[in-house]
Amino acid sequence: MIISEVCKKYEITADTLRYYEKIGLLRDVPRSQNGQRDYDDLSCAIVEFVKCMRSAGLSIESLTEYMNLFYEGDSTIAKRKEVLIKQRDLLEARLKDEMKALERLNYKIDNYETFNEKKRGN
Amino acid sequence: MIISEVCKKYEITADTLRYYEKIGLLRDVPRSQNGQRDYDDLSCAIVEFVKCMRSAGLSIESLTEYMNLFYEGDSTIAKRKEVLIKQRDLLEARLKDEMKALERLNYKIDNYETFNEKKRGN
DNA sequence: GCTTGACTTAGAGCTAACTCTAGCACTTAT
DNA sequence: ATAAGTGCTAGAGTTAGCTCTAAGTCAAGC
Repeated sequence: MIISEVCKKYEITADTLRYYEKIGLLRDVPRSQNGQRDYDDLSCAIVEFVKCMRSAGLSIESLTEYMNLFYEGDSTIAKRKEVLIKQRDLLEARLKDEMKALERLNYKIDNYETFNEKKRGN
Repeated sequence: MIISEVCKKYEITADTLRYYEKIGLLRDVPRSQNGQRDYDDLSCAIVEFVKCMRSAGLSIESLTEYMNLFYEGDSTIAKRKEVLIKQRDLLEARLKDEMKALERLNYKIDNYETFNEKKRGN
């Protein structure tokens, strides 16, 4: 799969894909004779995973940490799980904050209040 | 309320509070004779609101848009509501992406899979 | 009366995550 | 066989949102 196809499929720019390789988040993308990237199934699976996690706000740093362990081989499975658990916990905490803000936005929208009115759990 | 107290109360740095004023997100913070900030109830309420919305990922830009309308007065209430609705919708969309990622992280954690294994809805 | 510590400003610096530029190669359609 | 389109690299530039620095003022304690 050529880069433009991967871009379309996962809605990600070519610049970003090349950037991910430059920083080592994505490695070993196969090349055709003329030097062009030719993404295989594993590369695509990683791109898709990274896309999903990035769109949930996981940092490049945490994903690189995870992928570094992955590229090291099976001996790192326990450590990888730890990374995932840590990121899951961070994500859950963020979800909590967001849900609080969402409720508050909905309250304000339904029941418009400025900061001047008396509080009823504003 | 002096700046250090506001920092402690809302877990926000003094630099950030001053930055918010610099960019016009927060205005009209009262000063004592010697020129020090002395936050009143309205300033505190705004700080608290901004803190909550920032921790849910709303942009400074959108909050500034909202606050600009607020500082313009009551004639902007309808517009303010529009801003809130737009941000609420963006937040909901983000929550959806995050919940997808959260489920996936939980699946991976409970049922560890690398990218090499056959997919079962990985 | 001097030191310590909290406040002030303007403006520079930092980090994450891209995004763009320049300059070149290769392929494909006309 | 030439122009358009897509790919490549290295490296510079951008944006959001702080965060830090320098240089100064002021109040309180020893």
